[in-house]
Amino acid sequence: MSETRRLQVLRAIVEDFVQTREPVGSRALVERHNLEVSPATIRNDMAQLEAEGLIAAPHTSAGRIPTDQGYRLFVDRISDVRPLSRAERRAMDVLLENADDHDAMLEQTVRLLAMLTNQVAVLQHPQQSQARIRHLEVLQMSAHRALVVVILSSGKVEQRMITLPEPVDEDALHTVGMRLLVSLANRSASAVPLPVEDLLETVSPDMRPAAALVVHSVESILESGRVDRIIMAGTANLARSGGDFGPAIGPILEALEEQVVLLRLLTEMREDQRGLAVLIGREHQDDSLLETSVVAAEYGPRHGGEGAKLGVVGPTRMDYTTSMSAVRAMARYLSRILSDD
Amino acid sequence: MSETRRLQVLRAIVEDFVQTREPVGSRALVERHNLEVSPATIRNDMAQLEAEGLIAAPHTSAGRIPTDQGYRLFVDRISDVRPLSRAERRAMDVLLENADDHDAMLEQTVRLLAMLTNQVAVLQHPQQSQARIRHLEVLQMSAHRALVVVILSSGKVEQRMITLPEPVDEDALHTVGMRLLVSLANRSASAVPLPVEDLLETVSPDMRPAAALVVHSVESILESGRVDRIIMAGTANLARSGGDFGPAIGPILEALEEQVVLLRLLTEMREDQRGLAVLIGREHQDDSLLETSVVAAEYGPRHGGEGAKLGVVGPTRMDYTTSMSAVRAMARYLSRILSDD
DNA sequence: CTTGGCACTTGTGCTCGGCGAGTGCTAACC
DNA sequence: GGTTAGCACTCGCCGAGCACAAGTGCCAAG
Repeated sequence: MSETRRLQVLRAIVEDFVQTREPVGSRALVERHNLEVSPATIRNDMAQLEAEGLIAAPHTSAGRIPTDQGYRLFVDRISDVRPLSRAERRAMDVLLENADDHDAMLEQTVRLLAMLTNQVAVLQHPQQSQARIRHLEVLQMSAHRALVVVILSSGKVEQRMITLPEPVDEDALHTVGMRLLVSLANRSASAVPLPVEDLLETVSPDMRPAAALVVHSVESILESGRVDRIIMAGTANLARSGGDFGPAIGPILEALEEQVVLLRLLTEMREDQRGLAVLIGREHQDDSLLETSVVAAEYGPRHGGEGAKLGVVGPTRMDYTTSMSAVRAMARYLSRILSDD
Repeated sequence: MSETRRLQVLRAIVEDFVQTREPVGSRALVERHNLEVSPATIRNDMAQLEAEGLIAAPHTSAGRIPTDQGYRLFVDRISDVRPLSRAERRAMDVLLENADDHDAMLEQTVRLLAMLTNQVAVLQHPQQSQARIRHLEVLQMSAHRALVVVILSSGKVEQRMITLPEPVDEDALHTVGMRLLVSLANRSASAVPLPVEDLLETVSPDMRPAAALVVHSVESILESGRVDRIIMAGTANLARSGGDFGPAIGPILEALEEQVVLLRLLTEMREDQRGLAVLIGREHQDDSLLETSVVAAEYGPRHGGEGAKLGVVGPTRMDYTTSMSAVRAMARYLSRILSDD
């Protein structure tokens, strides 16, 4: 009973089950994959695989399905990550080239990933923590309202609306902005909290209340760089995938909308030597994401840097090969684009 | 057989059916709503309602369910739009006051609407077509990349990345931005296409290629104000609502993600005298949104102005009273906030 | 116009038996 | 020792049959 054939059987079971969604039996196995042995032999192998906890039988007289550990072994040792096809590469180029701004490009990326994998795709906004203040602009919108706009070195533009206690002159406000910019330029999130007192000394006394508000918005902007946000696409795939989850789709949609659970998962995941992180079924502890797996990879301008990730979320019985390939390709592609900036 | 009682019966049928999701029979009707007549009488009324096409019986011996026309009558003549409860108003205040910027506030709004109605909430981004250019900033990001940031009078900040044909000096680039700003300030979408030739004359000849790129990004930004985008929340409610749609949830999610269908619907909908637009089931022609209704209302700083809408999407058998109340309240609230700007 | 009575229709839930797919085991085979 | 054929056994699935409950339509009386 050779070790290599047992792995071959496991691989075949995973592949068939992913495709048909039905427990796979010994006969079907020898027919579909031309193994050169008889069903009885396969049954022996399957018995051992079951003893090792890699596959399981839902009912006494049904075929076998992979367990979480089975998928794990498959992902770690059997599956190969293949490069994208030419058509897929072209799709990347085409879709990303008509992306207007920073955010639009990320959105296109995640959409494309969802299409490639037929899965829910998620993307963590890049961390801004080491982004520096590039420019600051204070604009008066109405008598009591002003807009604080901060442009970060990463190219991200953030804004905050502030409500002024009393009307101020537009030019004076602008001047405050310029003064503060001089002091604040090149600060990053690590500079929070800002030395408010010192900063206020640079502006005329009557503008200090307004200036304080501006400084606080800047702080809030710098801090927001630490908090991640997630963009998502392809939720329809949850339902389309043939009722894979059945009625359990509700909690999953909720968890995805909530973002918190997912963010924690993404940050906790560690990549293997291939640059891919895979979390299978119960390997995580979240009841709301039962029966779901996550395939993710880091991306970003600096290699292995800030730990922003993108990936896909799907049923444990998902096509790991395709997902892993697509996720890794998108991560690399996106990293390359971001490095050009 | 009084006319008013027939309407009363229709209302009772709609209310019961919305709540129980099951066809409602004559006996249950007299019990739950204390109508002072016998089931037989109700049966006569129901027979006539059925003749008028307002209700239907799914099977010979089942209760009745409202037809689309039944819902229509209910919405138009029977239902009353009640103001929000105090708790709901407080939720609005609380949730919206910790919204950082413009976009975050819209996002909070749509989330809140989804929570209030237990439905999918959608919100059309406000039209920027009459927004004017408030500020223009050109920043160099790397040797070949620059960022064009435009701040509009509406408080929205848009950005575009441009790739320069050849490296340019940072200060020169900044100067170009300032020059163009002088000429472009207060232009709005109606100014597209911009007089590129004239504009380029204001900058030094060697900077004209770069300036042309900047002008084109500005055009693109102004034009993007015409294209609507939609933000959405509460898709989990689609599934949670007790499998209301059954397996048909897939196409609906797709249609919602696609946004195109929904945008068309929203723009085509016309408000009634209450300031609400309701589209019920087959009243629209989209196969993908079969069995779904939309309740929407316009919002925006100027009253009846640009026609941006917000609303909810749900099964035809939804709680119209609650939805209509919540949608109208949110529209008014949001309009008030936006008017303050 | 309302009401009670009654025959009729029909979806639903339940049990039961046959069928098919698949297994585990044993004994023979190479 | 690994492989194979044969065979008894186990269940899940499916369709038929049946009783039941809910609800209707209609009629005749109040």
